[in-house]
Amino acid sequence: MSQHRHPGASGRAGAVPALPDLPEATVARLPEYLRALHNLADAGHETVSSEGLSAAAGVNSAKLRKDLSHLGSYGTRGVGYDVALLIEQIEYVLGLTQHRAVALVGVGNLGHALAGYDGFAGRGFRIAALLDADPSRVGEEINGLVVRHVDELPAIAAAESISIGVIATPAAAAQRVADQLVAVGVTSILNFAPCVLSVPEGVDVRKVDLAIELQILSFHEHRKASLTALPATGGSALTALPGGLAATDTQEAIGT
Amino acid sequence: MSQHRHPGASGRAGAVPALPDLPEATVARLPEYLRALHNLADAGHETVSSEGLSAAAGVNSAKLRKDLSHLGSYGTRGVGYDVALLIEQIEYVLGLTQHRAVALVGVGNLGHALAGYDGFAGRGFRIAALLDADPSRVGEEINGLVVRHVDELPAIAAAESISIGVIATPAAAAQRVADQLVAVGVTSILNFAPCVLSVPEGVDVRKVDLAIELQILSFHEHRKASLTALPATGGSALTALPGGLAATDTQEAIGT
DNA sequence: AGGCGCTTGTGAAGACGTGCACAAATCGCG
DNA sequence: CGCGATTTGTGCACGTCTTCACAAGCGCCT
Repeated sequence: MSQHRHPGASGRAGAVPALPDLPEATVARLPEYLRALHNLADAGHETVSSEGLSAAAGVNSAKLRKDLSHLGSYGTRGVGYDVALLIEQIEYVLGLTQHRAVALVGVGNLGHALAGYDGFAGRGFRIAALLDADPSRVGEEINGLVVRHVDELPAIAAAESISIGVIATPAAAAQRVADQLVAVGVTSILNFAPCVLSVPEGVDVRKVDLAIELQILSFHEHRKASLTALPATGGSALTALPGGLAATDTQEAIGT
Repeated sequence: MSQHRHPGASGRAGAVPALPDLPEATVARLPEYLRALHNLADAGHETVSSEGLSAAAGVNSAKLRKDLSHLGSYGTRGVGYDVALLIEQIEYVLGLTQHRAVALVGVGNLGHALAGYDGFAGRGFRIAALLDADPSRVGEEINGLVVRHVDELPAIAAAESISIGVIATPAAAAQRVADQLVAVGVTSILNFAPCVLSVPEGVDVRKVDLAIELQILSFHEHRKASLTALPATGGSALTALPGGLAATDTQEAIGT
């Protein structure tokens, strides 16, 4: 709270909300709200209550109200939120009104999938370039885009402002690619490579690691198993019980 | 203070020893530590200090020490942590010592990539089955595995215990697949479909949504841009400023 | 043996996020 | 026009996570 906002610009509290600096946790949930809102809009709803929207987004209703309150009062008491208006607001805050160009580096297994992912275009993103360091992949056409060599990045960035860089290379190449992205002015990176990137101040990196997600699930699975199999003699839990004849035995472990 | 799990002989540690219930935030970081530790081990290091490991994992050293302290005291003051021992411990806590079978449902764009992802086998996971609802995809061979119809799930689960289900289907099919997974006893689900899944108590769901990650980055990008280009005249924020080609070359923001 | 430097483990304080519960605001209806 | 039903926005208390700072412990060197 005590963090003073930008100095000098003074508070012109007129039309521009001047991007209130939202809590990170809120920012992370806004896209989820946005998706739920689009669904509601498609279904013909014009307004929605915090209860309804929170259910569609899978969160607590109080949390949703607090989140939305951070970006201003766009609800009507006794009625709810105007779906179209809220969509507009969230998209503005998230910066989706200006369509963002994405450069995807690394056209291997995952890169191919990302290049073909249709969840991008529909949400304000456009893959502007596919890049790879492997000359044998350069020239390949994927989804209407031709793969170019990663060294062409400066030229590409010059021709068209790249908002976000996506790294889908092996871990060994990721840092080098990150450096190249930073060098051409990219300040937001989504990293799928399993490694830590070091970038200068002012550059945001988000990481997605599929194996990590699985390992977190594995922990909970392990923990659940250790709760059901309490008896001290149930030792064989370590081995993966290969000959498991048990037909769907473990069904529905914990219950309410 | 906390109960000390005795380290050695973890290869056969009697019964399941009631894992200390770690904070979620800690659990989410353990896989990262594990990856860093494997790197260190490959590089020949036998011990590592909290400072060194935290740098390799991209976190604060105090945080790392506290995280590790939650699973017992496995460091030596004045020296650091024994790399091999720590690997063993973390793998045990995460439940990776028993190799887990993963069922992957949805062999579209993303499913293909996941099926070919090599980050699984190396970390204690094995894709035990590829499934799809589309009959035209059934029979296809990917990476040595044949795609089977999702209705065969009960038979597959009976033959071999499925630890984790991965959903890589379109959103419209995801809930149905989740129900099927739950029905055969799966209690951990990794969901790539952009939708909220409803599952019974005791079932864990983790969600990964690529578009959401991009939108979060977009927000920060938007915010950074609004700091450099002060909103002097930026009056009508409400309108989506559609024609706004306004020199998108705001690259290069902050920087120290 | 004793001291010294290094590193872990942890108490305490602060920042952050969550959820309850309720006042304030709005609409519809008689 | 006023009243009740409904729903938002938010103050407050609570729990979780992070970070600092330092005592306790360990090994090495003299």
